[in-house]
Amino acid sequence: MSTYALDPWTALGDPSRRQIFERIAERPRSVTELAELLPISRPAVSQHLRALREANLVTVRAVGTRRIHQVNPDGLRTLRNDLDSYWGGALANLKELAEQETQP
Amino acid sequence: MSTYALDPWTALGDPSRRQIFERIAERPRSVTELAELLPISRPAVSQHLRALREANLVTVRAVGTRRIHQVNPDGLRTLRNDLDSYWGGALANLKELAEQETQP
DNA sequence: ACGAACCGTAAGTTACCACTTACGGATATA
DNA sequence: TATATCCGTAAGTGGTAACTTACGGTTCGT
Repeated sequence: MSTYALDPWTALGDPSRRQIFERIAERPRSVTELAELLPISRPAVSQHLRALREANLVTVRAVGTRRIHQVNPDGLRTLRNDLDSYWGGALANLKELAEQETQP
Repeated sequence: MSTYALDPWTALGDPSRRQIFERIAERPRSVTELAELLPISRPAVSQHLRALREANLVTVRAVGTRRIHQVNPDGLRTLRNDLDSYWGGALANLKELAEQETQP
């Protein structure tokens, strides 16, 4: 276990990290492959992958000298739960607004 | 329409902004009320609210001298769509992994 | 009309973090 | 064994953005 787990929202808050994550979501990819797709260096990708790993958004498996990264459902579950609670507030607002309009 | 719309992922990437958004999701609140709930100054809250507005995550309505902010479903829809596409990749990974295990 | 409450923006500072280069370890290939 | 590929981390730097204080505008109450 890592000493400090990063928040998945904060992790995906960075544009480069979001690009990396989107590529991984398409299919599992190696570090070098990701670096070739992005306008940043390979070490930068490595550092971003570490953040995504600490946020439980990706997992790794070693295949030869390459490290294949793929999406981890754990972090996605956290995001979905948070998002659902946000939706609760949004719907409550719309409901209240509708009631005010129908009965002023 | 604003000249430049901020990405909702980037907007919620900031911890303070996420706290503000969570409070608004509970119920619509004024700027001063939000500032009292957070460890930052009122102008800071104002700046964060602007970012959330540009990301289509909140809307405002003036009530007297106060500006009441509430959740905007538009930004939430974007987040949900992105999240769903991420889930697609995650499920595909799990499926492929299961197939490899059952038929090596 | 006057003070108070509520708020947005401008300006300036500081801390952080995204990025680079440099280096070394691990594994496959010849 | 030697070489190449793939990768992580350390160290250092620059830019940015999150915050503060200061100021001025708008609306409500008296």
